[in-house]
Amino acid sequence: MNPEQLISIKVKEAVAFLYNVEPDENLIQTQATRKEFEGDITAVMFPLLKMSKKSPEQTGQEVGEYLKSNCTDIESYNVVKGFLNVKFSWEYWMSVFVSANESDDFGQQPSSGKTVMVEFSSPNTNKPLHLGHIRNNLLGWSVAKVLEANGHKVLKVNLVNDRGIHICKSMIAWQKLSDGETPDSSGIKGDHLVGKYYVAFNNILKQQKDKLIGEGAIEEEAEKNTQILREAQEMLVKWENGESEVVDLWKMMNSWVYDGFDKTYNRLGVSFDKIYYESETYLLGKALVNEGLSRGVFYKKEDGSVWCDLSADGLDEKLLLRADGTSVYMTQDLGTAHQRFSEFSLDEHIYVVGNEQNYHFQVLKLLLKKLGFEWSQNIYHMSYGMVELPEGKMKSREGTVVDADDLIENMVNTAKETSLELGKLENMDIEEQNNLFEILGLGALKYFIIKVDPKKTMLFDPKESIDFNGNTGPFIQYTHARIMSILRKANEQGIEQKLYNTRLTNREIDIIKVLNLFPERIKEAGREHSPAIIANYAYDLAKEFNQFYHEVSILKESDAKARSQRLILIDLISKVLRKAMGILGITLPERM
RNA sequence: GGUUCGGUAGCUCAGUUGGAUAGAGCAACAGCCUUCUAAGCUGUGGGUCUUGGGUUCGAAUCCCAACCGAAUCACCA
Repeated sequence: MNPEQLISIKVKEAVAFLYNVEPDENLIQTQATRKEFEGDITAVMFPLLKMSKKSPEQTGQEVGEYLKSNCTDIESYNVVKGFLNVKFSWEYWMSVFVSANESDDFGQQPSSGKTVMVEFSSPNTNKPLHLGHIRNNLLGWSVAKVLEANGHKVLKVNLVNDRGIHICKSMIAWQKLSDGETPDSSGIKGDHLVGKYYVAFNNILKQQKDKLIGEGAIEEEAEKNTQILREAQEMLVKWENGESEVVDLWKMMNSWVYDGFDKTYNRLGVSFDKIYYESETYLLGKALVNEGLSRGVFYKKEDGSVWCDLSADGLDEKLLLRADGTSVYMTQDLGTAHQRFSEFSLDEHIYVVGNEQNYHFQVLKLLLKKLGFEWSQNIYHMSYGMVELPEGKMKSREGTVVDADDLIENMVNTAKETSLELGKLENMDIEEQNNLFEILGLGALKYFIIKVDPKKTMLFDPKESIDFNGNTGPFIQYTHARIMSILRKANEQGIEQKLYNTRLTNREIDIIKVLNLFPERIKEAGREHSPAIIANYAYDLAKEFNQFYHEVSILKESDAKARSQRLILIDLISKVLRKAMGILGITLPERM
């Protein structure tokens, strides 16, 4: 049993015994004792005063005395103001240690029987991935891992936005300017090549627009009237009609993009159980809208367009079908949600999508509810904040986006430079070294992004991101490498590793307390949908180990039993670090 | 204007169901490598937790109001 739970139960008992009242659950308040006081768990006395009718100090004394004499695990207590600090015996902490050590996958929660779908990434196929996508991918991936650690079955899915006017823009520009350029002929990664033509399109568009404005056109009208945009729109119509010339070009260019994306996903360590394509799902949802129409949930305007009036819910009117009967973004999302809940028995469906779409998801849930789908309440929009740069927001038009591939490359290079400078890798062959640089560079990047609370807007300062000291991924990786180094030496020297139930030092107990928090942190991360909780936990544990490392010697400990036991302890720390960082998609090296 | 989310040290961020003197890292300064990896450890300085009310034994945390910032309120996705 957890120490806090144990104290809660005992305090409740004490109150019933001492004051003859059955206390309400929420009057029993416990917390970890602050470092500056003696003790492990603190019970707050103030809420109990009504029952004890005594001063906080006296109540604390009486309850403390009861605990000490009625619970063998409790060694001592002290009362400061209204706080009863309880100290457990080292034997108690030893039993916590033993049971954590006996678990073959400490922290992992038993199967919940629940299935959760997590949709993330969802890129457009007209340009390469950037820093914003990286945050999305890392959050999606890690929240899926968090849910798995909570015992849920998780389906990771990606909905690729492979159709629409933006794709046609790249296609038109390629037709006009490329001279048949391909990724093979140019040596450019497929997604970057297509992105290049998307940029080219926008340049032409701007030229034509400026020309029209120069000729006296109004700002808003000018863009619509450019020749190149008209061509793109015509192309979209041809695509929807299935004209083979356009469809073939579309398939070819999309395949380039997918090749490029696959490389980036691979390097990020991200994968999916199922990939949906909008070209295959964009017609879904119309039937639902018609059903809503016939049931009077939606209504039709004179021009034939279909709407839902959400003003009673404090929102606006929402368009669901255009006058020409074609669908909009919301229509598809209604359809895909319905499809997924029908296809799989989902207990929860998480959409990892930026906070600019909060309104969209608010409306989506509401519409599904109005259509009578109970499961709409199982939709969760994991809304995350934008990534900003020191100079402000990223804007693709102004070329201030940070490209995902460039960023990863830079991080890996920095890891390489730093590692070579420190020169600890003499005995490692080149292949192994390169593998390590990859692990370190990506570890730094992933940790830097995941440690921030998802819902907050975060600042990405390149200078800070390549700092490998302090609260960073490489710090935790380094801690792990240190532990593994000690364990390696112990094995080489044939030093025994065994739990002897020999007396624990205070520092060791501190570590066990932190280890013991791990399962609770996993549950919390699941409840909050926040991998950041796991990241910060791993940092706390690593820090705790490093202090221990500097304070005591492990291999040179003269007491053989204490030494043997310490090796088990640090082995457990390394396991927990691997588990925690594994949830974040970060690999911990054996050496660095 | 409506809705949603933020505002904590110079900077980047933690801060559990309200609890004790609000914590880390970076940056600055001062120490620690003949001893298990110094990508580490120890110490110093740095705060009207945006502001003003309220709730109570107690508020960074809950409520109300104001201020500042972000996103959104498309027949784009």
